[in-house]
Amino acid sequence: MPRVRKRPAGAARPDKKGPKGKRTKTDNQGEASAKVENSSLQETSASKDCGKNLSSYWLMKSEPESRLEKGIDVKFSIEDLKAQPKQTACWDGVRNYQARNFLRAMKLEEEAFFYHSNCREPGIAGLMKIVKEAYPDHTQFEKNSPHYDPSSKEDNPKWSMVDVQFVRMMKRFIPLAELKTYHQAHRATGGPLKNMALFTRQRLSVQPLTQEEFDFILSLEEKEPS
DNA sequence: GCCAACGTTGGC
DNA sequence: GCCAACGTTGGC
Repeated sequence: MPRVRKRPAGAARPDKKGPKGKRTKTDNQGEASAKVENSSLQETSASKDCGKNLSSYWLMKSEPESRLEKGIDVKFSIEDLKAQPKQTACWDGVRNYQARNFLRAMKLEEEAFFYHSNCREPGIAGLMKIVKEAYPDHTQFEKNSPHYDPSSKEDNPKWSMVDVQFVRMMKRFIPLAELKTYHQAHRATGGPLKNMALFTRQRLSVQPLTQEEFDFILSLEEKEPS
């Protein structure tokens, strides 16, 4: 899913990379279905926590290798994030309703895995955190952006983004292939990755992780690559 | 570069 | 509202 891409954050300077984003547009229907999914995934934990202290975990995809979209390079790797001022960037370019609704559900300080997609070695590269909650993605109004959406109006923006800040690299890169091996094994044994969205919602560029999924993936850092 | 998965579009 | 055509995602 997506994919996403981003740019620098903050306030004033957009950069030029576009995140991955994707495209899309639709509307109501997309919104409705996205909502449903979101609620099934997130409200469960919300209701448990009664709205307090609830913490969610996320996985966000970005392409670490150069690729031109409308003549603009959408590359944005974790190294690129690390190189930004304050190691912070806005995650622009998400153009899928379901992914957008997850962006809108993100809360300050929640943690997200930075996933490298569409590249030589796909997988989880590091950790970042949400430092600004959802606000309008300006690239939807920029004609030259690969993620321009002529159907979106300034007074009612369709697409959102959040700001993320680099936290750390994974102690070792966790390849997609390794996660997939666990996912498959866990489907049989009922282990923590049995329903991981990376495999069950293939094209979703912004996705939630359960506490169990998040903890299990962190535990892999300490293990030898399998 | 191929192509499966899957979201979106648009005719009807 | 169905569904075939189409476009994109993203692994391999």
